Amino acid sequence: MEKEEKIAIAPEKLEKILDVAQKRFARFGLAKTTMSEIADDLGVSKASLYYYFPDKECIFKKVMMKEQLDFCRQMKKIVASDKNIKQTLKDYIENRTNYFKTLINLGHLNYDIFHEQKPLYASLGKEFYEREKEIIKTILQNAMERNEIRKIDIDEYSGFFVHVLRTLRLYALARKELWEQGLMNKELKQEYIFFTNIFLKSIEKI
Amino acid sequence: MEKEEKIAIAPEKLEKILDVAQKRFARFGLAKTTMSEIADDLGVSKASLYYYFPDKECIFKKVMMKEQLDFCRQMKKIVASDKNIKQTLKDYIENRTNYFKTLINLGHLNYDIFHEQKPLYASLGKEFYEREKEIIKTILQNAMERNEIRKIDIDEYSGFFVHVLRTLRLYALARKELWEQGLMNKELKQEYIFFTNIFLKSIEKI
DNA sequence: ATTTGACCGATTTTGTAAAAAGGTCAGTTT
DNA sequence: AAACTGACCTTTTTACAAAATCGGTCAAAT
Repeated sequence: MEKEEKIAIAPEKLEKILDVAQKRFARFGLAKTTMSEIADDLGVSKASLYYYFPDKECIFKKVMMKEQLDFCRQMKKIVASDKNIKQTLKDYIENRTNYFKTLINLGHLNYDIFHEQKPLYASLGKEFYEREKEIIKTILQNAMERNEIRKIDIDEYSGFFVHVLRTLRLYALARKELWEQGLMNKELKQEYIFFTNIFLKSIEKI
Repeated sequence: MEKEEKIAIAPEKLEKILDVAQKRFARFGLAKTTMSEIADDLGVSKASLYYYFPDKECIFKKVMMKEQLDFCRQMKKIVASDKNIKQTLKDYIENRTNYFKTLINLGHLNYDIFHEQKPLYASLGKEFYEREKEIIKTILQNAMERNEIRKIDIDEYSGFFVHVLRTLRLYALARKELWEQGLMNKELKQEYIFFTNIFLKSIEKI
């Protein structure tokens, strides 16, 4: 059974809380963000937060879910645009890098998994991986039905595609020289494009 | 100018020192290995080590260089075996995973780069990357001369191939559950094979 | 139903003294 | 002279306790 809010909560109030928390988490991470700070930002007492949420992790989880949903909604638009697979994947990786700039917590998830081996991070990471994999799966499924690509194990290929995107991003995140100079996203995007081209070539109709 | 030994040193003595240091570094890493321990293992005083080496990093560097050379010598054998590119790359990734089990320091280099951002690690990592890239370059060059693959930018492709191998390995190293159970190498090898197949398909003659 | 200040146990932070580290050198051994 | 060492110096790491802070609870107030 998942942890949820303790009681019913007005949507606009929930949104305000998650909004404030999102900014704090983005800047300082889960560990270095305190409940008092979130409460202060909202202009309420810490105890009030515990009236709505059972613990800090629950708020963090909700923030992450929100970012995940935002991300997936955006990406599903690309799938729905119904272009050929080459253009769809290009659009996908273009938007993926751009959107991670906004959704900082989601973008740093892999990095957090790596540096602190909290089960919470691991489970969030795994869930996000599965979601993204499903989207890529749809893209490949569509392409296969249209005879744009050869017959492949879609589950295997989509899983590997997402996996490589993640590993490339993790590695790029580590090179702080690039990260601080803002060059990271540019380099990472090039790597994405290169990999996508290889990937496409390997599944294209012979 | 590179730091070297202070004075000429008998080869068998140098080898013994590096041998002892290699074992310590492999078990405890650079930071948690002390000069006194290395000296004790050798049955000499700490000051004796400083008679031959200017500092600890220099010993570590030499150990890493030795492992790099061992690795490259082994891998170059595969290139020299002169099989078709498909078999050569398969042999390469097979031996790569296996050989990292022996050369523990080299195998953990990427991991160390990630967790401590020491310039020493970064430079060692970059050098190793360049070396490995050169080997893959040779493989691709041979294949192209034999008309086994289509015309590609060999420098770009070999660089990316090595880059992906590294990122996949880094990620696998992080999942300690697998690492501790010894399943890591098995899973990683599968990822390598999958990627190599994609890679090969993308450069094969049409 | 909602909010809060006071409060609790556990964790983190901080300050610091002792220990151990890297590294040097005058001098001894071979 | 080349090889080696114990004593020594400076910096870093460790160990540990006091203080502060944090996550979380609850009776009382609104």
